[in-house]
Amino acid sequence: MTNNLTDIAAVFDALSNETRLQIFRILVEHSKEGITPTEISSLMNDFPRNTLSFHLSLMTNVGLCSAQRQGKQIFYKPNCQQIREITKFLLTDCCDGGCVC
Amino acid sequence: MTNNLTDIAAVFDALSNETRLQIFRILVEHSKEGITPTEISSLMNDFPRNTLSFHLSLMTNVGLCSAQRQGKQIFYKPNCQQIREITKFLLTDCCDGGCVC
DNA sequence: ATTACATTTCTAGAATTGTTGAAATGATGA
DNA sequence: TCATCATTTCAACAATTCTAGAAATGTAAT
Repeated sequence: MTNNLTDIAAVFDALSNETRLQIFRILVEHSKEGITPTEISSLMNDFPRNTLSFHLSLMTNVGLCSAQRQGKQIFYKPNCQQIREITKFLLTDCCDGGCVC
Repeated sequence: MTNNLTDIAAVFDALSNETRLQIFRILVEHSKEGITPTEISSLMNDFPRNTLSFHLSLMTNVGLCSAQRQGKQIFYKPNCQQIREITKFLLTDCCDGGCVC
């Protein structure tokens, strides 16, 4: 019974963790070229790669980023469309709607 | 050791739960007058009030809404400033920044 | 004072999440 | 084929979160 609210909650959940927020920042900073887990790990003080992988796949599952293999490596990029989507959810429900800001 | 990223993660966490997203919607829809837990519960098919209280205080703690007692009742309102704050976080980091949207 | 109503706090159990070592998979070059 | 590097999956445990019954608190009317 997956409705829209469920999906949106999942995206917020992916953003609700400080580690993933760090990853998110790094992804956005490297959105042009994409960035590999190994590079992300380095930038995060050698954060454990299996844990990183766990977070990256969670973020990918909710559509917050996408992965593309290139030889041995996998390049991750943020999915700006999804980011805009949830921004819209917040704005539409709040400041664009009947909300008294 | 509370930094900015911690706070932002907490707000996203408050939005990461379907029940709270439902509450959030109702709050926004009644932002002009405010709304009481009892009313919210009614609108949510008589959702248990103690559980509702738990969610409301969580949301209040992260600054997503505010409460004001008026006699027997407590009126809750969304905090649009906070909503705008996290919207800004998403936009600044993504579509306003170096992100290739 | 007592009653009634609105809301919150306390408590404990069930479910979910985050973490990491170890093993597995995928891709490349020697 | 073998060795190596990049990444993911598996398994198990600790920590956190959600839930709701029961008790407590706050407010007002009688």
